[in-house]
Amino acid sequence: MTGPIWTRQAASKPERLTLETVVSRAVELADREGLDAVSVRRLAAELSARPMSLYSFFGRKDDLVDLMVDHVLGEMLVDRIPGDDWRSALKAVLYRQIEVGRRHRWVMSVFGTRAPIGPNAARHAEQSFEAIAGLGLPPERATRLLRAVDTYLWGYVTRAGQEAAARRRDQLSEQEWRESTDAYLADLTGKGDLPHVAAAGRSALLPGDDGFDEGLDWLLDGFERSR
Amino acid sequence: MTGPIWTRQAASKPERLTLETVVSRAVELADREGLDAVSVRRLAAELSARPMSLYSFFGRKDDLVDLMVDHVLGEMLVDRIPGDDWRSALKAVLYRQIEVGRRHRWVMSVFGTRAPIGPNAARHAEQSFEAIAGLGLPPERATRLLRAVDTYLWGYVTRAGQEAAARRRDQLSEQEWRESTDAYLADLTGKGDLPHVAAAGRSALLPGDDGFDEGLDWLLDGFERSR
DNA sequence: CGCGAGACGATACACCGTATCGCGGGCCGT
DNA sequence: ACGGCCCGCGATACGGTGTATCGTCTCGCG
Repeated sequence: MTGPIWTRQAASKPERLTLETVVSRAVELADREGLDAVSVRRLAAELSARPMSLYSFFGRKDDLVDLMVDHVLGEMLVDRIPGDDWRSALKAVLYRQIEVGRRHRWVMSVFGTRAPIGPNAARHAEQSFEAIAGLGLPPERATRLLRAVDTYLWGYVTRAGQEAAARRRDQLSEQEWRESTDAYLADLTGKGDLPHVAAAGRSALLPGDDGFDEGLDWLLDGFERSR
Repeated sequence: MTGPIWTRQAASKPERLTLETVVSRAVELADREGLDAVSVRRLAAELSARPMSLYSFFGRKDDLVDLMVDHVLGEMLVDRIPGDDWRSALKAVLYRQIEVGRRHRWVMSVFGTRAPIGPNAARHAEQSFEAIAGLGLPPERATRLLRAVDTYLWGYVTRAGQEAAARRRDQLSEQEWRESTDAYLADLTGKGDLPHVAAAGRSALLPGDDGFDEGLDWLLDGFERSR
């Protein structure tokens, strides 16, 4: 508390921390270096704050992760639901979900360990209901449809991210990863058992990025036929 | 190295550690107290071994988790695939998968972060192909069917486990959890936006355990119709 | 102007994964 | 049969983690 005012002011100007900024910086950090990089100390340093100060925003580290997940679910909200047929409306919501999921792969690693019931999770659910409102289903049936679609979608996002996550973990280039897994799979199927897997190739074990639409259409067709 | 032989023998009888026992004890521990409880030190203590000794079985802790996952996938193998129609054969495989998944909920929390391509993952994939062999599909098409089914199944297991995982994390009884979430959801939908979510109730956000078969049947019906 | 309460954050603790390296036992050469 | 080397095991140590505790400092009020 010494020296001319402006000096003090400049030094103490770090602009009062907000929950919003804490969470979004945490999300950025997780995107950039993985969820493991998000430690209380590290995040505090990134925000020029003291570690324990962050605990005024959340009770335990794990709660921060809940907040981060809801933040991502917030990004999954669409601005406008197209007014065409219910299928393309629903797909607009789903594609947005996938696109955002791809940008925040770490979400998949914690999605199984917590219930996503935050405000943005609810808003996002609301949008899904809106998308299929044109079908005029009773709420109970609409719920069952969306549940199945949601199940399929999260399975897809999770499975699709596995390969990239594994590659990142082992710090392999795409080519290195492919070569090493190809060699391994060749070895695995070499003994002659596993004939179907051998015939199907690597995509039997590693789903990859394709095929979302095909399965979704089967699901929706099946639903429609069941009416 | 002193005293009568039998004494020495009895004292040094801890029966040479095996990879198999290390992994299955780790799985037990994770089942019992959650994946976080599986630390190298803790596991070593459980096995009356020294922490660093375990590193002769795996290069890094994370590899142990891979082994644990493959161990669980091994449990998912069925003894016999029923020879009836392809649908019930496939369902036999899937039900087993769900049942085992329910017993090892921690798997979902790491499923997104690694590629399940271990030997048991391959064997399990092989069984899935066998189950639908009766359809006589070309490998490429069989792969796409199984990919969609697998996607749906993993999404289901993950989503279904969320509620239990969250409850466990907060150490709430089933009733306490239900009461607190009900109160929260009532508050959330009280403002009047989110009308669909309000109408659908808690199952709009928390899928719960039901509805696997319904969605699966839609998926399979849709596939069948696409032939 | 003095004091009490409250929040803030420095410190400390128990635990984590694992790199390092000293020691001891087993094996090989003579 | 014995000496010496080498290699592998595991104790120790390091740099991290989450967070409980509690002293200190600030601000608002009487």
